[in-house]
Amino acid sequence: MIKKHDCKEELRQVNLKVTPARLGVLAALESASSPLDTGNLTSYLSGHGIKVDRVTVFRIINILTDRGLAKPVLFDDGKLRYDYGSRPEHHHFVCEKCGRVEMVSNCVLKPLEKKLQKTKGFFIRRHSLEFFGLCAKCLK
Amino acid sequence: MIKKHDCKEELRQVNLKVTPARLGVLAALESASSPLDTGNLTSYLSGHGIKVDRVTVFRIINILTDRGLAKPVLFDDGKLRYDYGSRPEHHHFVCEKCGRVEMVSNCVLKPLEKKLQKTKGFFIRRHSLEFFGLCAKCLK
DNA sequence: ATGGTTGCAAACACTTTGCACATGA
DNA sequence: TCATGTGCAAAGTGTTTGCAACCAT
Repeated sequence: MIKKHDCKEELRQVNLKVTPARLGVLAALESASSPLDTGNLTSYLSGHGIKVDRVTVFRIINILTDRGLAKPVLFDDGKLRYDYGSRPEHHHFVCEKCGRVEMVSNCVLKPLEKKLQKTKGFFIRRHSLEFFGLCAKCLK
Repeated sequence: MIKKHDCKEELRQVNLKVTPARLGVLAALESASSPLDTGNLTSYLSGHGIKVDRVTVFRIINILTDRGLAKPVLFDDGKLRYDYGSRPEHHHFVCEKCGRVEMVSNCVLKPLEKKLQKTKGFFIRRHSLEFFGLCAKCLK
């Protein structure tokens, strides 16, 4: 029987030792429906009986980002949040009133990127795209 | 004879008093070809003989942003930069090697935004979009 | 055993706040 | 004059660093 996401295995594959804190961070990212900041992660861990220092959370999230297991997302507040690394490419809609975050998957930028590559010579590695506004509930 | 951008007038139009520091910040933003952070602004001011405290620069840039005279831009380093407010809508390409920033004007997101509005009920006020990669020079 | 990991204290960078003084309208 | 703007000191966040102790392999 094969688990869909084996966090231990993920860690080993990128040469990281398996520790409770790292497993916890991966689990948190995987289960979250929207990106988490380091505060969220710390609470998640302590809520699951894993006691870690803030500093360790920063170190873990940084190394996971380096190794591609987490992806940084920047919203308008300037605070870094992190997304589970192996989700398909997507962007976010953030409700400015209730803070709700929804994933947006249809990305229509490939053609534009190709055009920029041709006309300006840019080699585009990636882009960041987030939408801000009001969600259906807050609109009422 | 009409000046293209009269900073004093811009300030008055949004009910702000005209002060040397504010004029300097507006001039800096207007003349810059890429967004500036508060450090850049402070240097620009002192370089032009206008002596201001960091704190004042923060206050000025915040109020200009409130009133729409400046626009905040967030790159991947998480540091806030600011763009001159009354430029036409555009996004940026950031070279990850040399740090060069170029404006990208062709935005193709309107149709996607409309679709999201219809299917999900989001009222989208704005979006952030930046591209990251290597510029033509750094590619060689 | 030993090199990678963590906790703790401290340092850092960026931004905001409080209050008294200064200045533009 | 008087509301607004500014300087200075201090506090608040989010993040990184140094070092000794700890633990996964």
